[in-house]
Amino acid sequence: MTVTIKDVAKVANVNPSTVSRVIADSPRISEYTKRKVRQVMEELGYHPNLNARSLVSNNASAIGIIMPSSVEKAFQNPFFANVLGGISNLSHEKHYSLYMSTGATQQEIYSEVVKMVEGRRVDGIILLYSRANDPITNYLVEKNFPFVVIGKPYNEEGKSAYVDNDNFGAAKEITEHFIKNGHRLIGFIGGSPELIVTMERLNGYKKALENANIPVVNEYIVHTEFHKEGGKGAIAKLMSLKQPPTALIVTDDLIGFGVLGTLQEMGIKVPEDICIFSFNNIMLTELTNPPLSSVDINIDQLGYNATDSLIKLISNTENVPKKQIIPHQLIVRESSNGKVINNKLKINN
Amino acid sequence: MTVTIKDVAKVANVNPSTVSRVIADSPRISEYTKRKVRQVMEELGYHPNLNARSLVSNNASAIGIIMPSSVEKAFQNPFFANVLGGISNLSHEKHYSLYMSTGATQQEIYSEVVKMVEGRRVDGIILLYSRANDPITNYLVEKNFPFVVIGKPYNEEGKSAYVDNDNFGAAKEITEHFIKNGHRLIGFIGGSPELIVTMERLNGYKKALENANIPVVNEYIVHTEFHKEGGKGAIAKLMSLKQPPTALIVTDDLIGFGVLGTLQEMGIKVPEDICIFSFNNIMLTELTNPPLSSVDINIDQLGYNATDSLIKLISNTENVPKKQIIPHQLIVRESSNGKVINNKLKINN
DNA sequence: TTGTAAGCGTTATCAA
DNA sequence: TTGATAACGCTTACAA
Repeated sequence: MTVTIKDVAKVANVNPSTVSRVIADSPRISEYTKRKVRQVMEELGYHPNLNARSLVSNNASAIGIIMPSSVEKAFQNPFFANVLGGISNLSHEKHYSLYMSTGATQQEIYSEVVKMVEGRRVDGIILLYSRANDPITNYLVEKNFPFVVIGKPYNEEGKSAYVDNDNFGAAKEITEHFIKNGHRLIGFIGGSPELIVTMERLNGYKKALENANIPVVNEYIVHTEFHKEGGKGAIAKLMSLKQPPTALIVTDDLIGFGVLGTLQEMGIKVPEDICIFSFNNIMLTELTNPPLSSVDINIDQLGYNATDSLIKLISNTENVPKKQIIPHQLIVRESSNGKVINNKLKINN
Repeated sequence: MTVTIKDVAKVANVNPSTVSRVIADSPRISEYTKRKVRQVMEELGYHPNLNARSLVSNNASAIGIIMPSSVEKAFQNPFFANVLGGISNLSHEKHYSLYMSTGATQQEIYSEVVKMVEGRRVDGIILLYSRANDPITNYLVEKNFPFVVIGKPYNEEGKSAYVDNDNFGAAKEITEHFIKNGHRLIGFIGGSPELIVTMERLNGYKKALENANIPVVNEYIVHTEFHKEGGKGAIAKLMSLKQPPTALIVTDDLIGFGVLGTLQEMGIKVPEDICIFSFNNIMLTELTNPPLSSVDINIDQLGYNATDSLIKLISNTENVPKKQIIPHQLIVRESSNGKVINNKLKINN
């Protein structure tokens, strides 16, 4: 039924090992033999059994992608799809397959990783999250198994290579952008404060305020989730302060959408009454009304570079930088298009 | 270095085959031996080599996921991430791993599929698209390899199992919903007319109009892409007709967002001036202003059921229905919240 | 209930 | 430049 290397060998009148060498395009095989063998392979419709190959060569030509444990949420956020796109691009080019984790809980995912690694199903792993004191990270480090983290690992001085943005810098730039436009009442709406990325952006925001001698007001800092429900109350509270902010930094476009919706419901106009700037620049930011200013963090580049590093790590050929920072760009759209002049918010013509 | 079945056998003082049987939890091994062997496995940190296992047992415990060739676009649309979520859920439960295609062109993906299949890397395949005269589908059918299509295959009478929605019915229901609310000027904005799903929804829309003796107006039918740019002109043209529609059916939430944005730019209010109903009910539909009415097509259920069918197909144990229709629900939100009375559009209190 | 041994389809080492 | 053969780690008849 199945055509094996032996069948090809028999028909081509050579030894199986010769066929194997032809497949590997070994330079020590004559062009004549190569042509002959290849023709037979074609005729018989031969395709290598990858499991047999992996068994003996001890490599799988596959990369394991580990999703965060809150899969439900993860699959909602275009971020993951985008980063997958970047990973996909390079791994295809480099002839690596993609193996995805499917577990829902940390525990499940942990066993999956062990199974992938010990079962020799993958040659390396990309972690699509970074969590404090993560058993998976620890396991990988201890095993000395090639892996790359997207986002900053909790233990920065740790052994793991990672690819990230300058989140501190980006948030600082946005804040400075607002300050330059005269804003002094600037709020910060972030996702879970347990995420490192949230904290870094918060710190960048604070730093910019400090530099400009603007006091950091605790009431101006809000943490909420992607979903509308959670955020609504917090935004309402924020906007009903005696001095509501004239500008808002939001750490994720999805949260940004929620904020936009809530504000419109409250009859607060963007950017006439308040300016907004968020992060990620997913496609949908162009489609909102008004279009949402957002930091383009080059999501697929994160995936692409992580893959690049991982493959280098696997082949152990080049030195891989422990840390890679992907550049970002502020994409200014209508939602942040206002200046504060004499304590009044004015729209740029 | 690596702990194999032989090492375990040696330490446990049994034959390798016994260890193998313990792993398979064979009923013909004494509880005593099982306990003993398991303890040794634990002690030595044994994990089976999946490649060796796949080689001999000729199955991979893995499912191949094939993305549409226009990956870029695919990764933009939350639909794919959601369906992946559904697939992920069940395959994890059933102990199948996920293998993803990475190719960008049809040609590339075709070779990937062949490699997966002939290379014995996967036991079955889920196609996340359906295209007319698709070489991959043909290959799979000819090979008699287990696979399931999400969406309706072009060749309906073909041999392939598929999981789909009743797109005709859903579009018809929306149209009837509008008609019931007094609308008679109803437009249709669809994605690429080459997609079967677009055509089915278009037909449902037409059927409902017919049933209500409302003429189908060609100017009311527009095809556009996800991105805003393309659609803008078409929408503008549509709305500047002598008799612009009072209601719009849009075949995808992403297009819906674009339409919403364009209309707001044009100063046309939703639902005061026009009602909108779209498809997919992705999370973001709740976050727009106004919230977008949308048909919940149970995306993850599509993935879940496809996986279910595929696994049954693989194990060849149960009869698998060639066709599975996942139920849908109209989720009515503010964007469609208007009635036409005496030729005037009125908002429901 | 357990052991023996063959074989899955490759690659790689050693000879020739 | 090619052939013979062992080995990769596991499963599964067949024996015992």
